[in-house]
Amino acid sequence: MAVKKTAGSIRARVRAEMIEEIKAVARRQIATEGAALSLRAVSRELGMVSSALYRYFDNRDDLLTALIIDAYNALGEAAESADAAVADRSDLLGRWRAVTTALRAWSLDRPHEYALIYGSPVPGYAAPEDTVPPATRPVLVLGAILADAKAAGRLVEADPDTPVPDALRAEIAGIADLIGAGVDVPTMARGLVAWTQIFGAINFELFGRIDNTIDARDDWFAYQVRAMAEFIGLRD
Amino acid sequence: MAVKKTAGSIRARVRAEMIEEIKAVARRQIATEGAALSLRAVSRELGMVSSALYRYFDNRDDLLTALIIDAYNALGEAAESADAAVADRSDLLGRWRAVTTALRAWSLDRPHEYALIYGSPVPGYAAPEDTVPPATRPVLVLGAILADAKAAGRLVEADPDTPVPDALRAEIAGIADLIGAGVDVPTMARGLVAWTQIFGAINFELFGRIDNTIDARDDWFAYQVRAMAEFIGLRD
DNA sequence: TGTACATCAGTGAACGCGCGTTCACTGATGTAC
DNA sequence: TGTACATCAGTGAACGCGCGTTCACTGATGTAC
Repeated sequence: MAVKKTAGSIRARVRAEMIEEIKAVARRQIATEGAALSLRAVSRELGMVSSALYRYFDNRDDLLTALIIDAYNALGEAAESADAAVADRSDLLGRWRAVTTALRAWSLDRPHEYALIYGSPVPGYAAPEDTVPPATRPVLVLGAILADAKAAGRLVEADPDTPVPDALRAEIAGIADLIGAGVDVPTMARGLVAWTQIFGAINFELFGRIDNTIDARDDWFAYQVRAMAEFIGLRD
Repeated sequence: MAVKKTAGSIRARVRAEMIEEIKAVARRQIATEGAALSLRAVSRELGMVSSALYRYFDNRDDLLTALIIDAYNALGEAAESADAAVADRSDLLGRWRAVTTALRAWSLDRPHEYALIYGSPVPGYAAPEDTVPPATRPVLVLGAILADAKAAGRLVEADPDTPVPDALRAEIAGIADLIGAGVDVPTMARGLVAWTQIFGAINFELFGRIDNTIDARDDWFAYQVRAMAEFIGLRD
């Protein structure tokens, strides 16, 4: 749907390259213009006529969707490889730090791609279902860390008398199953709270909420990461 | 600058009303169209010619700025009056809950106004300095609660061995002074972490990150509010 | 192996649209004497 | 109190612009026999 298919072999390869080039240009334009992606501007930069893009994408939203899926995948991969790069798999705090730091680094590097997936919804654009699997990719890494930490007994027992209404409890249990953590509800809930905090921190930094207020940004982010590790109950 | 001034009295009143009407229409359009505010669309809905708007605002950005300032003020007022409505001033947890709940309610009610101030930056728009004071208004309420909690001894002592680098420490102390809390650095830091989490939660909910995942949204938000109160060390 | 035909990428013109902003203007409303 | 003048709100035409999308077309590249 997003990308038209071709049978041939050489042609197919050229076509695939062209698609990548279009997306690369579009990405770069989004970096300077924000989400207001213009097909004409993209085609202009590619030195072709605007209608030629319709050989590759059905319409503007289709190109946007492709960019969004790519962004999710890139972010997910950044998180995954940051996690994988921690040699000592039992260093759960180190993994948490590595993953969250990678999320932030990726986002600071490509603020507009970040905005595309975690910013305000683009008016008139509705994300199709193809975006769902890539979108869950980053959070799977969180799930893995939580599960390993739980299994290794590296999580302090969560306060058992924090009330969790039944409906919410069921949904959180569902998330625990889905992202493969399989951890208990209080742990999963705390993990999600922490995850939300981390993205809140990235949001604030990227969207200017701490401009002229906090300049020691690396330190501030590190502080928040550590605070959330503590909140989850992650022990050294 | 944002709004042209007039000396007269009756005329001035009519003018002020007109300005309010323009902003009201613009707000309503933002609610359906997103940040892509169109002067022509606003003027059309008002039944006047587009150039007439230039009697009231220098240009499009000027109108946007006015909307942004109004939004900050409205959100700030919502937070302030939610806090003030808690009769028992020593019920710090209750005040925290009231304020955060008010922030969320306001945002859910006006998602596009929320996006205007806490969402992705509008491409090509740079917020002028007039927006700074209104923007700090909501966070002042947090400062007041923290200060009162600290003074009443209702905060558990923060872990003293969490490292806070000097530069960051100084900036956080500066924030504590600025928002009138005057609390110690670890407390202020935790307060900001919690504040960031709350806005992260509102962001996630508003921008669709928990769609098809968590339906028990009131409960989930309440859980997060409670979790952050615990994190700050707010005791009943 | 060579030829006829189908597929495909890219062209160029056109459609219909909406936008922000400027400018000279007309009347109505206020102000000063 | 009445008149002359200045201020102001709103008009209507125009500027120059960019946009997404459609459509009939031209060549070049691949495929089937």
